[in-house]
Amino acid sequence: MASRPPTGSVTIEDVAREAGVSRAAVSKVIRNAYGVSPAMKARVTEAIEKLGYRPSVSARGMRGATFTVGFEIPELSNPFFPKLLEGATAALSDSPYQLIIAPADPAHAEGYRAIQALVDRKVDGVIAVSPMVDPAWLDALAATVPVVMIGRHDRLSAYDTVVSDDAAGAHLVMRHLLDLGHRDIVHLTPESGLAGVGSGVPQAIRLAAYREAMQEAGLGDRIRTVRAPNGEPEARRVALQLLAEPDRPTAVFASHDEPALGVLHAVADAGLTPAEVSVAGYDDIQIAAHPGISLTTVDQHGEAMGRLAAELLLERIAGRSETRHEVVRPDLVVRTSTRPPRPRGGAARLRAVGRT
Amino acid sequence: MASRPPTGSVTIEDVAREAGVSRAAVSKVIRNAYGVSPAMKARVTEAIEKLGYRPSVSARGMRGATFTVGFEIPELSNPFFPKLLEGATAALSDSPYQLIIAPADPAHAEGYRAIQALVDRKVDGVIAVSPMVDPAWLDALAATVPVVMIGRHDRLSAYDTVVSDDAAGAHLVMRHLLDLGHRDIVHLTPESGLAGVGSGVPQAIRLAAYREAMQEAGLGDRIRTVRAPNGEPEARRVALQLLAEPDRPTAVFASHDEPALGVLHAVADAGLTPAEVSVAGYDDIQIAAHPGISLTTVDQHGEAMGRLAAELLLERIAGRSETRHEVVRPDLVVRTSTRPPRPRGGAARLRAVGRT
DNA sequence: CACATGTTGTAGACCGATCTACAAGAGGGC
DNA sequence: GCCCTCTTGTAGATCGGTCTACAACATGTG
Repeated sequence: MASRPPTGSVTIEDVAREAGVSRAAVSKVIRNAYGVSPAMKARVTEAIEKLGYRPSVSARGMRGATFTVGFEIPELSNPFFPKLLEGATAALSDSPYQLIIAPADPAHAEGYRAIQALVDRKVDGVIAVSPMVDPAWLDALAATVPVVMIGRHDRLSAYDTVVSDDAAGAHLVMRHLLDLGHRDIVHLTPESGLAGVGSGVPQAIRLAAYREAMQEAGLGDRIRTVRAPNGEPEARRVALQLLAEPDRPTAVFASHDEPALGVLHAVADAGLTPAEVSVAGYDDIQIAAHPGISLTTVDQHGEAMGRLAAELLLERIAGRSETRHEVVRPDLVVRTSTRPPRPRGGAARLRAVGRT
Repeated sequence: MASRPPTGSVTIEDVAREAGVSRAAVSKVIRNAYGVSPAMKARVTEAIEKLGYRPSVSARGMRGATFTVGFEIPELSNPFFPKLLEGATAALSDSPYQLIIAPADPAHAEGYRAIQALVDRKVDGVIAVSPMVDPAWLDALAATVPVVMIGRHDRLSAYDTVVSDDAAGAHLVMRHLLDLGHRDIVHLTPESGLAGVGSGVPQAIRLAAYREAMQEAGLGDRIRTVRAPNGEPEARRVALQLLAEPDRPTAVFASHDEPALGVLHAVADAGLTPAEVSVAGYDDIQIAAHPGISLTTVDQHGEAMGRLAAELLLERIAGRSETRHEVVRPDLVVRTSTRPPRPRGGAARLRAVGRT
């Protein structure tokens, strides 16, 4: 159990009185600062224990550090994000820093409010994930407080970044599908393909890699992307329409696992199986390994990314001034949702042949 | 985009100077306090806008409110918890309160550290989920700061509670399984069954309800509980052993969806299907609805619970002093992971008959 | 008109830490 | 023995808000 029921009203003053020293002395002890004799440290520590003293983070924040790291996260329903959080939690667990998470309220502007809320609370550093936050805005922020951004590919920022090599990951998927023999491969993405803040975002990179892989395979004329907003149900709906078309694709590569689950759902809805329509995702969320799902996907090593982000942040807090950009290499995880394409009979087949 | 890149260095003093009023006046305006003329409010608001002023939460915390609500959560990998968070986020989204989440570090004591961290940060109220936190400790805490606990059945606490009617939910599952014709129903639980802090915890209530339902059905001698720590892989391992026994059960009722997924996994591993071994869970996490899983489970209405908890907390912050205990009624969601038991041949069958 | 009442704004103490500047004492070197 | 440096501890300013007490002024009342 915790040391004692939290009283909340013991101040540094009380500790100083109890130990017979000055406030400044107590302050030094709790900050592990220079200039404390072992004897004094012992007396102060004892007084702290005895009184159950806990320093007020608010008061600390007025002058010094809060020993708090803020983690902004765009949504919680997507199981990929908790992976990042777990990595960060682990990296911070034996540091003096406490992690607090601010979820971006979907009802408000993407991420700004949550990040601001963290900064308002004087966190010593910020890890942010929301992909659509303006890099320029983050740059300005990074001048004030250490910032690590996860998942943006910008390399000229003032903030550190941790990204997966999304191009490599998407190419892994495409090579796998092409090797299986697929030619009609549709890419499902939330991405509009327009430039702007969105460029540099993972799904934009994956989209570009998909196009590139198709071109390289001589399938430039079969490039087809379908847009679907995030979320399993949305992807399911869109995929259902797609599968109802006479010349439906033989494989769907979704930019994330969540929509990939939606596609699998739609495949089942349509009375089909991955033997007819292969499905690949991206993220390797835990459920992807379940035999009922068995989704071929790309392991981004989210936990490692979260850990890395936290480590970079601690370095920054400790004083590093050069910007660092870390890239994590993803791995393909082949499961049974991708299989060789099966020749289809009738009109669809003829049309496909005619088009070649 | 957000109003402007965060400067961070504009204080209430600057705003006061800009608007030509006192600090106290600005303070009143930003707190929406009594005694402000419309004219002054306009001038101050304008100055705030112009300078991009944001009040320091640290400074506020030294005397007044921080407009922050803390949410302690035991783990993030279990998708049920994000549901709670989403409900709370929604309930707070048009309040002046910001939600921050403190994850319990699995490496440290269950929940205490995270809750303390929130209190240290002077949150205006705490929502806590970690089931194993000592109620007495929470009671002491509740004397200092408003506390709402989710998922404990204690009714004599000083803190408010929001719980699902776990007994009713478990009975729904059991009635369903019994109606299907199952008699050999094993309950999979992380619960030790010992008294102490653990009593009053959801899985303890569900376990008790399982026992009760078996007794009532005249199956008291077939009561069998199997312990497995939280997590899909652990449950899978335990279930695999269970299924290898000659007189394996015809149905497994897991205390949560995550272990239920593990059981389904094990069923597949063993070359079986839910036609041989039915599986039921509890929580109705999103993936349960997927056709590849199709898990019969109990919808706890996690989002509603999170919303309710936030609402109770806001009431407390607003001044309510009587304790409230809210119970949410769960609903059974029948899917295809539960089916009527199929008669088995040979030894297992005979043994079952002999035992009756 | 004198006086109570209500409204609007201000001055200044206060919250609980950190941080800077400095004093007192202990050793060390010449 | 004297000066210099290093160590240890303290006093007091400071951070940026909120809160209390009160002043100034307008308004209503007998």
